[in-house]
Amino acid sequence: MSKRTEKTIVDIAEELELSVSTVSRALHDHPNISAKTKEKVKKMARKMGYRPNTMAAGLRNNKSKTIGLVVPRISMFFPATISTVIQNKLQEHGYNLLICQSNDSLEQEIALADTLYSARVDALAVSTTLYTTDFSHFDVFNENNIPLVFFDRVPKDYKVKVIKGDDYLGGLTVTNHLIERGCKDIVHISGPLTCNLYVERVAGYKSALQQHKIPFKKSRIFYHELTRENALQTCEKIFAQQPYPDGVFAANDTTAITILEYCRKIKLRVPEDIKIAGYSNDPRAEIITPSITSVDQCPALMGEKVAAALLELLQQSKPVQKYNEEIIPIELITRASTEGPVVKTRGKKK
Amino acid sequence: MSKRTEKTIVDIAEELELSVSTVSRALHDHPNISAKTKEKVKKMARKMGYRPNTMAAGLRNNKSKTIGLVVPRISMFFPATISTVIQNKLQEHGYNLLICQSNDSLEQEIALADTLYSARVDALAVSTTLYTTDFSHFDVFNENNIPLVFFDRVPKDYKVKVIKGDDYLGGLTVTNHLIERGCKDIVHISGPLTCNLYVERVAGYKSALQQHKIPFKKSRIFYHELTRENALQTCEKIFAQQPYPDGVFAANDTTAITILEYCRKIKLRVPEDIKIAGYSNDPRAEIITPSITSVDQCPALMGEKVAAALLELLQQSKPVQKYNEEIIPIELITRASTEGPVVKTRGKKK
DNA sequence: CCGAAAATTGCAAACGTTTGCACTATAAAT
DNA sequence: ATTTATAGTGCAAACGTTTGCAATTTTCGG
Repeated sequence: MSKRTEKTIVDIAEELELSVSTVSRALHDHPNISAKTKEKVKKMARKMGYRPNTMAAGLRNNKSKTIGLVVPRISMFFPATISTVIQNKLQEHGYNLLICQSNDSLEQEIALADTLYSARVDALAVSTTLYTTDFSHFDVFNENNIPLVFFDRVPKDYKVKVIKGDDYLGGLTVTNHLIERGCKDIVHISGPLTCNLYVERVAGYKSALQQHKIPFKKSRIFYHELTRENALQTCEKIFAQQPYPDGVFAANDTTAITILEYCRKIKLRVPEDIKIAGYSNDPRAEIITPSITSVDQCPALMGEKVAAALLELLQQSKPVQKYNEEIIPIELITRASTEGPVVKTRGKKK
Repeated sequence: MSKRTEKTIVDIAEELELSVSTVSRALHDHPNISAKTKEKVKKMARKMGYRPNTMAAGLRNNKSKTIGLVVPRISMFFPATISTVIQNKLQEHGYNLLICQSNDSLEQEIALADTLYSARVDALAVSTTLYTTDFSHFDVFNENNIPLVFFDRVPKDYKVKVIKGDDYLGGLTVTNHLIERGCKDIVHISGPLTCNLYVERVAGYKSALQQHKIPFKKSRIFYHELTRENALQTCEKIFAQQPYPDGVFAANDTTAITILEYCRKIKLRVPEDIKIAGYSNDPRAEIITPSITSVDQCPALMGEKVAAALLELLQQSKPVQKYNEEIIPIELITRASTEGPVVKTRGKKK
């Protein structure tokens, strides 16, 4: 009812005729406080409906018990899964998580870095925008020894802890798989090369072609944001003229699904006429008919690693933060969309 | 390098030989400060790398510019979509969002309410656990006039702002649809009745049966958490003996998908032998073959409404908060899994 | 050039905690 | 009983802002 209804430790102290410091210590189980006093204080705190004020404590301690997380979008499968894991893990350790999304806008990402620093997050985990190539908006965290961890979409040449998937190996494995299944003309649909993921997947794709002496053709690779709309446009281009490719490696599953549907529409049989593989192992890839071969990136494991890295960096109060890179393994999940004859590769057989 | 590297407005004031209050006001574009001073202060702030400390401001103002969000899981389609929208909307208005997940554990939900109150969130949005029937852990928000909005999974008899889908209508519509398509023996797989969603969907299901003079059989309805594992167990029961049902209304799409796959396995044809409908319009429902009829709950719209409600309640500084309920419409999305002859219903035809 | 109004700026308290240090009471040792 | 160690408690400053009010400066009409 009344205005000043919030109880503070000062109120408890007055009520109990103790000092504020004693109350504070009692509530925190400080060893110097007698058991009786602790009991008394805690009981009174409960009775008065006392609630600690994190902001006041944070100001005093210079730590907020809050960690920031910046991802492109929280509703996409991969970041959502990772966020879930991180959130649960940190929650267990008494940290709150400020989850923010950049919507793949560099401008928003910069603003978020600013806001999260102002909130004095104790640490920050980031998966960048597709278009982030300059990382100076994160400098302030490094300068102030605030643990900073990048994952999945990570910087090049930026001294910071990095946890990423093995995208080169992923690209290589998928492409090799398609080749082994008999594909000789493989289209690759990639995201923009401003993002490390796609640079590496493309590199893997090219390596695989080279290993099998298949010439790389510039016309067989496409770069754009991997949305359904863009994928459709690319389909129009790919299937505008013969010969059609006999394999498609899409750098995400939304794209792979779109291609599959397009093929169905133009009466191309998958996998008989054309084989399709995606990336990220979105739940939809498993469920569509035919199910789509994809690359599992172990999002849960990545989330664990990110959380662990954050917690570890938070431990070591001193700024020992070493620059290092952790690679999360990938696993090829082969499904119906790439079934077909396994063709012997020259020399080494599978 | 050095320890005390954080710049504060005190530092700026000293550097400029101004008072702290002037600096504070200048940075906030207070009208009483001259244009020259503002310029000078802002330039110096930039130069010194000053970053406001939200915690200090929050302590003084008694507002954190942070809003709490509690959902069962952030990686599930429906809450993820809603969270995305809420987050973006609030971000636009300068609020941070503390996203937390209860993992459908009442215990965790209680702990989160506590933590978020301690963080002095300016408002709170909640979609409860499946098992939350007592809401007293949220009392403290009401008592202190902190805007509190429940959505989707909402309380009964708790004086608070509520935004929910029309689950009764949803249940009714789906069941009517199945009946119109010729089903006469419809199984309903529901979540636990501790959650409003399922109470209402069941009520809708029963109403539809009644309207069509189809007897309700207790043995044709199942209650459990709607996971894949549980769905499989239920399938075992349903198809343990003849006669098989000719329609299934599952209260979520994960369950519907599981049933569909089970039917496929035991060579039941969908929709010829049995029709299946789900709920929530998960992206997988559209993509599976046959595609599954489901109920679109307009998550984006719900997110908008929640964000709008929060912002509105934050406006009115006075505790005028009226208890009211907003209903988000639903839309039946009919797909292949329920195709078949439309049977005339007695009297009113579609 | 004077005085009053208007425009700027400064003072100091407050927000709720935590914590180093000093202090008092109690227990143990002589 | 006196000293010494130990356990328990209190004082007061500090964290970085914001803001009501007072104080100062500027502007300007006359």
